[in-house]
Amino acid sequence: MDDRDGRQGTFMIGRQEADSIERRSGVSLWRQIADRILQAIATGDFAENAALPPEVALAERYGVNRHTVRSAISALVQEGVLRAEQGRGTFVLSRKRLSYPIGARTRFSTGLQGQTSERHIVLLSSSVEPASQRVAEGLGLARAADVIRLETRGEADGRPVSRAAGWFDARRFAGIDKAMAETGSITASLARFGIDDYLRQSTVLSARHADAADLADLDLQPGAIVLVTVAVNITSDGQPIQFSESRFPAERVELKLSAL
Amino acid sequence: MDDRDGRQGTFMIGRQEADSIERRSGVSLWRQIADRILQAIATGDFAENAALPPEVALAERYGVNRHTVRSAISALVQEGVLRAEQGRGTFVLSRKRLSYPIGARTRFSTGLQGQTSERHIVLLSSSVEPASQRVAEGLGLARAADVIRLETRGEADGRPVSRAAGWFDARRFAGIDKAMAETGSITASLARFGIDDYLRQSTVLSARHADAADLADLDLQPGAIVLVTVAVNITSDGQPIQFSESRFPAERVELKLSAL
DNA sequence: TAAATTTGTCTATTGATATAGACAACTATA
DNA sequence: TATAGTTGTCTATATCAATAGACAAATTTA
Repeated sequence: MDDRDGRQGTFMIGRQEADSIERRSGVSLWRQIADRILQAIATGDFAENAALPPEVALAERYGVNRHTVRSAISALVQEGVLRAEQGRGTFVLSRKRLSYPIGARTRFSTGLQGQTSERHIVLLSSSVEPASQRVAEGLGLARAADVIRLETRGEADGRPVSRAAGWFDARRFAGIDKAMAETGSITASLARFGIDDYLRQSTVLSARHADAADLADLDLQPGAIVLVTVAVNITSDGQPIQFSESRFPAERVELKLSAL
Repeated sequence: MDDRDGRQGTFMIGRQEADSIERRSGVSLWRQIADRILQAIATGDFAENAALPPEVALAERYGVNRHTVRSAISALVQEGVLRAEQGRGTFVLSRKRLSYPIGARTRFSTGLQGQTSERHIVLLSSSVEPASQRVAEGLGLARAADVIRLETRGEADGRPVSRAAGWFDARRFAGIDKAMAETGSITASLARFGIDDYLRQSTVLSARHADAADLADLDLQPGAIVLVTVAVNITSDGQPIQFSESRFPAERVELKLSAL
């Protein structure tokens, strides 16, 4: 909790405590405090299985009433991040953020090796639809050409860590939905169409508050933040093969941009 | 507003409107609606200078009272994003998000060319301090070796678009603060130390709610989201020269990951 | 066992958030 | 010049969020 690169040094002169909380902001104090605690856990400031400071101490740190801290804690207990035990204390259940690599050869499973004991992709649904403008542009297709859309969720140790939609040229990749259902892997599915290597051509990254769909898809609580990537994958000779939009829960995932 | 890749198609069956709003979430309805409007502007769903739908229409779309919509709008008027004119309507002032490129040769000014008419970096302060653990690791220095810290803000067309802290080995780069103050450019400052090319070695990306410091530094409203990058720059022969942590306002900036 | 520490529950009060309705003020248009 | 459409202001009411204090219940420590 004390290695945040000198926030308390040169720069804190004449400024409020960095841990302080915004009132009348439209975001309730308990939600802000819950976010701070999540942040502290994600960055390792509160170790896994360790006890949180007692409620009175947290209340003092954030400058709020004990009951307000209790609201924050009870929200996190509800989310399964903390466990409170009467008389003993409140304990951290959840782990640090996963570090999800993004680079020229971004692959789901290989990138998370060593960080989780188990990970897999679930195919939620597939459909054929006319390409929207941005999909058509990304794939270099005519405006309303048919594309196959695969909706997937990535899970690690039983918790959702990504939610993605991928679009493929329907003529070239007819049947990729079945391949995906059978193999559980985009890479393996593309291999069936003779593509044994592909590269990340472009990635655009943004962040926003989770909307209703994100909350349901990623098992988040209202107010959570999602990282959004929009990307195009190409073959080694430059043909675009996949357009994708992925959403990651910011409280559980960070993106590590690796050499391309 | 209708090109969001088929949210309304296959996937909307049995689900609430995607635009719907979460109640009792700890985030007030007006703040959620303000976020949606910002999002819609940033993605181009509401064109610049165009009129927003009238308040009663927005209230119906989001399923809230007209007064709640008015709270959201008045917050955005306060932020300078919208302008309301009695009897006429409410109009969009602000532009789409800047697309900030990140790649092997990430440079501030060159990357934003064409998107803004004016951009520059302001040196806010500099100091010498012992390296924190993560800075020492990033730069390959001993744990408490002296490092120079430069605090900077990037501005485009008068609006803050980034806030960064950069750390440099104090022995090797003594005087880089003066160089930075004179040139207003990291690249030019490093050139004075014989470094005419440098590369991005690693970037780790995350997102979180803005804290009190972010609000002040980036001129944001409470509840805003910041993208955070932690990066190491190296010379072409692999020596680490700069460790940095940058924060970007998610409502004004997206990150474009380019080929390295 | 007694005391100290910590979480859990209850009551009460205040201020912010959200809904509801009515009407004024201003603008554009038929 | 009416009329319709839009933003601005006011009153009233109900619910949520936050503070305050007291004490119960469970656990750990002296």
